[in-house]
Amino acid sequence: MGRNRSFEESSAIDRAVARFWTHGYSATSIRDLSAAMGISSASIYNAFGDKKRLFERSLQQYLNCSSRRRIAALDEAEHPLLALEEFLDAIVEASARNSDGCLLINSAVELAAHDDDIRSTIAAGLGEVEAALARTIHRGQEAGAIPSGLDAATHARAMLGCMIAIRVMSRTGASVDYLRALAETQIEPLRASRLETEREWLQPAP
Amino acid sequence: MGRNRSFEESSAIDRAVARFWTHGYSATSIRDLSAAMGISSASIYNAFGDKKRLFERSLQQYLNCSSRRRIAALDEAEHPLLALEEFLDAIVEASARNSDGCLLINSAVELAAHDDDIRSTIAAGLGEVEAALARTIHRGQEAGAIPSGLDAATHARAMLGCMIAIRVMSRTGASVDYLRALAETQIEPLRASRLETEREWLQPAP
DNA sequence: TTGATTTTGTGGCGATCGTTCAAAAATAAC
DNA sequence: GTTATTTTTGAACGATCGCCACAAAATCAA
Repeated sequence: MGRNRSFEESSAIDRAVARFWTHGYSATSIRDLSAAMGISSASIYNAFGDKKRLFERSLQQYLNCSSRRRIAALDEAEHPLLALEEFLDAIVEASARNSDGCLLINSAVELAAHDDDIRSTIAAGLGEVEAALARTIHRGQEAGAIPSGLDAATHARAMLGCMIAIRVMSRTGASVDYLRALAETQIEPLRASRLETEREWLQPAP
Repeated sequence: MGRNRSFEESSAIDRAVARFWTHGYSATSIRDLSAAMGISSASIYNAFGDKKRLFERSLQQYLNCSSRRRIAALDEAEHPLLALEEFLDAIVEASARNSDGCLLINSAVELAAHDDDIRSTIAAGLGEVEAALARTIHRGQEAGAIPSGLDAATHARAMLGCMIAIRVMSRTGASVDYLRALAETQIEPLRASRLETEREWLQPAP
């Protein structure tokens, strides 16, 4: 009973995500959102509460669609090392298409220091990615594709850091070659080379 | 001839830097700046032009005081490897004191995509740091403290990336241990170990 | 001291901010 | 068709935004 929604909630939030993503929270007004989402500001308030609540919904949508899709790709991949390479490659190529960076990272820089709710959401989101990276590295080690001598947690942390660096440098206008080099430097030690097996053979020596 | 300034320009900008640093550009109003700098908004406009010009001055001041001081520490250090360790340590400890991050990086995320002037300033500032890191790595290689086999430019880029990651993760509330681990992972391959020399000895073999 | 010049505080400009409200439009249950 | 309920629209609300005009206060050359 009552009038039906003239918009689909999920796709309206998608448009809000796009706007927050490119312009950030403070530089996006309700009127901007109204124009981007194609609905009046009153409808926004009726459907989503206020600006901050809409932003939190947008963050959740970003996590579910962008972030967790990459996590699923890692977990479902048959070849862990290849999946890790593709993980960073995908981020480099996304950064090549536009310089919007990552909504989680942009929001971390802009808001996390002043809003505990948003900070914990972002920390959890990045934590999920790091955990997935660690799982994938571990799988690669079990499969023999990644040197078993290195610490999975350490390299997962470093890879997350590399992702952050790529996203931020992309915002400064860094070239695709630059970003690709950042990724390659991070991936390289994960590749089990002939040299690596020799290193492991040497390791036990005092 | 004419009335004298009641404030010191440089220290007034220092206070503007602090405000922009913690709250960003958009979330800092002229009235905020007026309160933080201890001068009226009319004096701000008289002395600095408008908000954007004041921000650019603040960025320059940050570069001259914060960024270039770390560069000087790298270039003047007697022991390059130690200087690189201290470079990342200093950033970790600064991030432990507060979660403000780095003004260059915060501004890159918030503004660089929408303002060419600011983007080029930030890109140049980060470029200076990366170049100093590369110089220092190279010096360390000449001194025999850093393995000569690795590429200085590659590791300088990665270290800059690590700095970015530390600054961003600090904003999400990451622990000091976490940040220290990020730094350690980046420094470790620069240390010439017994193992390293053996690796170099093995390298020429096909 | 006088006059020229600069800075300062006050107050307010028009615009935009996040938000809300009354009325109109639309729908489901009766 | 009526009623109850929900969403939509359009116009505003008070607050704050970046910015500036104005005049008083302060300074120094002449």
